[in-house]
Amino acid sequence: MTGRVTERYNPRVEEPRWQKAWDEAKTFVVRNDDQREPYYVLEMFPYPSGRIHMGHVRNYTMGDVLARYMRAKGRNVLHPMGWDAFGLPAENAAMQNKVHPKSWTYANIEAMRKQLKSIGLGIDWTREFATCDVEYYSQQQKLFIDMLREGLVTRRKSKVNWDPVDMTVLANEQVVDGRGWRSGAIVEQRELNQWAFKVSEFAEELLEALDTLDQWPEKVRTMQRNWIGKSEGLRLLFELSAPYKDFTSIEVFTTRPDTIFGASFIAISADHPLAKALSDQPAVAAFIAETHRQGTATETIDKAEKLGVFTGLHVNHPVKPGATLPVYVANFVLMDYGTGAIFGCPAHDQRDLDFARRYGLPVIPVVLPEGADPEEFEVEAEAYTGPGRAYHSEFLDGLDVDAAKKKIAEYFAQRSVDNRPQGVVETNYRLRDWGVSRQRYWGCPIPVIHCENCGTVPVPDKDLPVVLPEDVTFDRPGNPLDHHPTWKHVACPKCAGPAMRETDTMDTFVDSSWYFARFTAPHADTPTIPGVANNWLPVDQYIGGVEHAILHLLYSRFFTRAMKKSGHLNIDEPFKGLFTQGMVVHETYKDQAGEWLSPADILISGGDNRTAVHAKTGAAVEIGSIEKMSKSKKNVVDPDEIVRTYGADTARWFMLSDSPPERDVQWTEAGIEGASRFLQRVWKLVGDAAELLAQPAGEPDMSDAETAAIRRLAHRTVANVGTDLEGLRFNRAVAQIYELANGLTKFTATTVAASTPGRVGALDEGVSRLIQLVAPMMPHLAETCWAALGKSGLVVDAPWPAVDPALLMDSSVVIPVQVNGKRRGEITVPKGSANDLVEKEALSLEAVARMLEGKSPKKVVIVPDRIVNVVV
RNA sequence: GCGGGCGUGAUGGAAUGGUAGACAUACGGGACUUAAAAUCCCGAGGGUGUACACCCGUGUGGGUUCGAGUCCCACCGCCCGCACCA
Repeated sequence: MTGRVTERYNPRVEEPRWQKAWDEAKTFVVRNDDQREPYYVLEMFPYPSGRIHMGHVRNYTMGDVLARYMRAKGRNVLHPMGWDAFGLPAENAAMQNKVHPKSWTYANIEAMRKQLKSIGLGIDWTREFATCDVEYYSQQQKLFIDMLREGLVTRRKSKVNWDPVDMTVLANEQVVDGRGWRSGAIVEQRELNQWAFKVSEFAEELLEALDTLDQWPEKVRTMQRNWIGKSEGLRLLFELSAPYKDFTSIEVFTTRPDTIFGASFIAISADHPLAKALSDQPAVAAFIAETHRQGTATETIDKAEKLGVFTGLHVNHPVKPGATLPVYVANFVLMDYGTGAIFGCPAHDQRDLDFARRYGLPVIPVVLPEGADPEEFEVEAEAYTGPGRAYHSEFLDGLDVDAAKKKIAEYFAQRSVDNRPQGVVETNYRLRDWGVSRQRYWGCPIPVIHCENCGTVPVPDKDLPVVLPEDVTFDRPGNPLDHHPTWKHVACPKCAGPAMRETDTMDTFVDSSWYFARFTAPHADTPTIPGVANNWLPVDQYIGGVEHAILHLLYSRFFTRAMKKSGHLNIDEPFKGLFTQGMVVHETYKDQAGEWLSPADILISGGDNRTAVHAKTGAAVEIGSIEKMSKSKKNVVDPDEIVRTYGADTARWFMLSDSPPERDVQWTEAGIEGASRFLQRVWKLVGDAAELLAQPAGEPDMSDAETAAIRRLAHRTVANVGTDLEGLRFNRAVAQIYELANGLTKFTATTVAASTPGRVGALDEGVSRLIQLVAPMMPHLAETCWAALGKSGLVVDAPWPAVDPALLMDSSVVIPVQVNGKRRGEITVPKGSANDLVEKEALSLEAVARMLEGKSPKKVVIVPDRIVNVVV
């Protein structure tokens, strides 16, 4: 259908039409046995809250552009979608609205799938699943049992973070500033029987492999490194001067054994067994109680003072015979790191110094900074933690910190206390095992049965899956599974005696720790088909929010290793490339009463001094700060509304323009209008071009300057947009496309004025390339344009256009000429001109001659084809 | 406190150590129109000047270099993450 296109492009008609066409052609259905090189692009799957938001649009558009581009480049592209569908909100909805979590969740999925489809994502929907599908979580139960068999899961009584509002356990990663990450309630400590994945067994591996993830943001790798928190040091025994109850020694962990000669006290945690034993002393008991109260109530830890209480006990100084050190219970020593006890060296640790100053303990410097005078050097208010040489340290004197650490470790290894070596070199990690038991209904049941005779028994394969019962009630707090009258009562698989099902379900982070692998064979009756999974994985490009930098990504990295160990995968890292995209932000608005107002309710006027009024009342509105879109601040823009008004392509284009993808993008009315204008401009350009293309086309005539220029521009743009898309630099790709569109618009006008077959040929080439470049980002518009240009097939199936390298190079170059580093003019010379010719040309410039004032230049720097710098 | 990142026109932002401000938005002027919208064309970092042109300019101050937004040092400011981790 070539010919005059006069009407405005109408996305409401075109978008559903092309979505249907792709659907019917099964365009995005991908086969595992396809022989082309695989490419796996994945965006973090959504929680089915009920509606998509602009953040989703941005996230999934980015992935879609990459997927469509890679497809055009000839790769077999896997681009699936699923639902992270278990979790508390469904239970909360059940309690508030008397609706079953299952029907609530699946209704939400239904609604959101429709929304996602409306933005034209090239998804293989045949692979869709929700983590709450029995088909999915039953495989997860198999994984759990396999991991149990491999010794990667344990059950132990442990101190847990208890969220008193959500009535469930939280992982350390889910406690933020002492509060539950969802409820915001202050977290309590409780002792419970817990299932835990042994993440810490992989601590070293997880740390070291970070170095191989060179396509991850440095920021995320650093965060994970810090979270794993490796520190190398010494476990050191201090002998009590006199035994106390069962205690004869105190074991500490230190990374600075080289400062042992500067030790002036021992401090133990309020949770240390010795502290508990000492709590028959009223002062100690009171202090422990106070510390516990502070521990959870204080949010600003750095303001908390270093406090302690003397226990009356002393230890023998390990390197100063006859000397002793006092033992304190102190509030700044943590039980769950190291051994729960430290030795204090105030001169070289700030916390120890604060503590020593408060309690009048000695401050003995034992590390001398380079160049400092040993007679003069003193520690006043600040501890010295830098490098230097040991002094006041007898046999360590003169050694640097590292050498002193080594020597003192050897020294303590030779000595013994309590019939064991006094010092043992040890590596400590901050990373803990991952407690996954949750006392909730809407999660994957842990497939284990508790029998009084046989202990914990895994559910046998033939009895899997353990399916969630549907007849549960939510009328009282706690775990509905536990309240269910019959579900938990079963016969022991081993002895057939009466037994109880585990009623805890798994943390929902388990569900998202392996879904990327499941997408490779989503309906297999094993968790994965290893051959298939190994072919697709690792995910080539994973895209999502940085808020998952630790939790989800670390757990997935652990799971990948666990699945390798249990034979479900044979790769080490799940995500080869990681991209963390920025948020979608929007201005906020408040009325005079201080109430938040939605952008839809206000009118904005003025250019530089923008003012806002209420759309209905006309009352003045205050324009506030730019914030992440959130319901509470009402600064949200509904994707449905945008798709209805402007179409999906416009929304997609705007999300990709302007802001670099890793940064926040500000949603503005002007921005979406601008995107919409460009879409119509492309449509108009195609209409004008299509009319010209009805005339006979010929070989482009490169001797025509304008023809040559437009062809160069088109080929250069194809090359640049390709590299930009591969690097996810969408904003740059957009800018390049604007330039090509601007160039083609002008060229079309001149071709209308003076049409030749050669120009028509060049126009055809340029416009069809433009449409192909636009296609990954505005796929619907591109299809309509492709058809209007009379091209056959769908543009989505057209291979990425080839670039003629000869057209990337100009025959002549414009070289700027600087004098003393300041640009004074430019010369145009044939590409690759010899330096002496370039120098002659440059020096003959009038501006250069004027600066030289008749003198000859000191030096002329010539970078071939780039720049000339004349030094006077 | 520790770690990471960032600072460029009115705004979002471009710029392998090589013409700073591409591209877009907002703005101003013009064309078209009875008018408006839409569309198209032109202008635009600051300053001096009639013009050719010149001076200043990427948070601040130094340095390396023929040449620095980019590299190095120090400082200021903002953002993010972790945080009594011994």
